[in-house]
Amino acid sequence: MGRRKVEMKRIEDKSSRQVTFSKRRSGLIKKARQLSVLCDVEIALVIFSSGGKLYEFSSSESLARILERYHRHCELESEASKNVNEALRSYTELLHIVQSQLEEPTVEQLSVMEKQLDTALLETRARKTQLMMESIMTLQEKEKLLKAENELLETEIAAMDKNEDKNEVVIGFNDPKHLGHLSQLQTLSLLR
Amino acid sequence: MGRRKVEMKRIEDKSSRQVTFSKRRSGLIKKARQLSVLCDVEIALVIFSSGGKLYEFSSSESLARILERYHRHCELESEASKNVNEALRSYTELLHIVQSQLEEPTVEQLSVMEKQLDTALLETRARKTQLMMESIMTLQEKEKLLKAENELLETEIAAMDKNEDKNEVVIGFNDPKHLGHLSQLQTLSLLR
DNA sequence: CCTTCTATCTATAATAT
DNA sequence: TATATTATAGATAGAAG
Repeated sequence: MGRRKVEMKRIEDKSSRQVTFSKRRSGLIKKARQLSVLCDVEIALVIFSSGGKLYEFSSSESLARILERYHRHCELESEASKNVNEALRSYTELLHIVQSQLEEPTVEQLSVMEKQLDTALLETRARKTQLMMESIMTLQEKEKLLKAENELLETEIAAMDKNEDKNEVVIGFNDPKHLGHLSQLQTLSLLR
Repeated sequence: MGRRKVEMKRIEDKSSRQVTFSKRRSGLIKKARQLSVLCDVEIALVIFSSGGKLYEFSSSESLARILERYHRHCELESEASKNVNEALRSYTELLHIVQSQLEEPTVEQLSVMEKQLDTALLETRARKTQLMMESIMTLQEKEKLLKAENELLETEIAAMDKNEDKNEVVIGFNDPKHLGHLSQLQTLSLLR
């Protein structure tokens, strides 16, 4: 998108590399912002220049929050794939055993295999359920904490509002010269 | 860059929002890759679709490494701001000492005190607000993840139920007695 | 949901200031 | 080094399959 096509490899000339970095960096961040707005998605973008300077963009107020979410996501994924892999492994092992030992599987052997598979399945499901339950418990706990915190804050705010009048009276009473400053003090006490 | 200019706001039509997300997402990742190659810089890009699906790009082999670097960077920054805060604190202490030694505070001293109180109050409130916001965001986050996980589970279960019949036929062919167990067996083999 | 096709819009390389 | 200009490469919206 310039006067000529550009090869996709490191720009050797330091100066023009710097210029390109500056231009394309802002372009990239702009694009990221557009995507997050247009499609209502969360985006985190981190860029380290070769000089070690940090440039960042995040769709929400906190990049760290998105990165946390990323970590959580990865953990869940690896957890899930671990379960699947285990189930697959035992299934495969069982099949090998059965196939190597049998010309024709007997009813009993099939039955054993079924039981084992059944167990594996139940375990997998239990693990998933557990993960979900843990999430839910955490969620509920946080909700409680949040409510408590809210109440506390409201109480505090109410208390602050009540105390405004006293301060105004006390200072204004002793020295009328302070009136000019009182407005600041009052404003202060009004800041929620 | 299309048939017409697009307003920079959330695309309301779900279908076209999805299409745009798909197109622009790949465009953004492509741009990120180009920037990292052309200018030899480290880039980490994380995108969460509204459905909770993760898309990512990183210039180096490990996104986690870049994020670690990011965290280190932030820690250094917060270290610096900590120093500033400490300086502020000692300044405040000094003021307290001075004020406690004076019989009658001067207008100027009161004024300074007011400002400091103001700052302290604002900081405290901002901190509380921040804490609340963080809690809320986390809560919402978990809700999203939970929903996504639920959907996944439901999909899996639905798929499991669907596929039962096939296996029943195969195994049931040899021994009809096993029908009762087959449903579980098949469910297992469906585990990804 | 993916591709392909283009008309159009956007980003930017080269250049100048 | 930053900003502005301009020609061109590149991205993509909309439509169709």
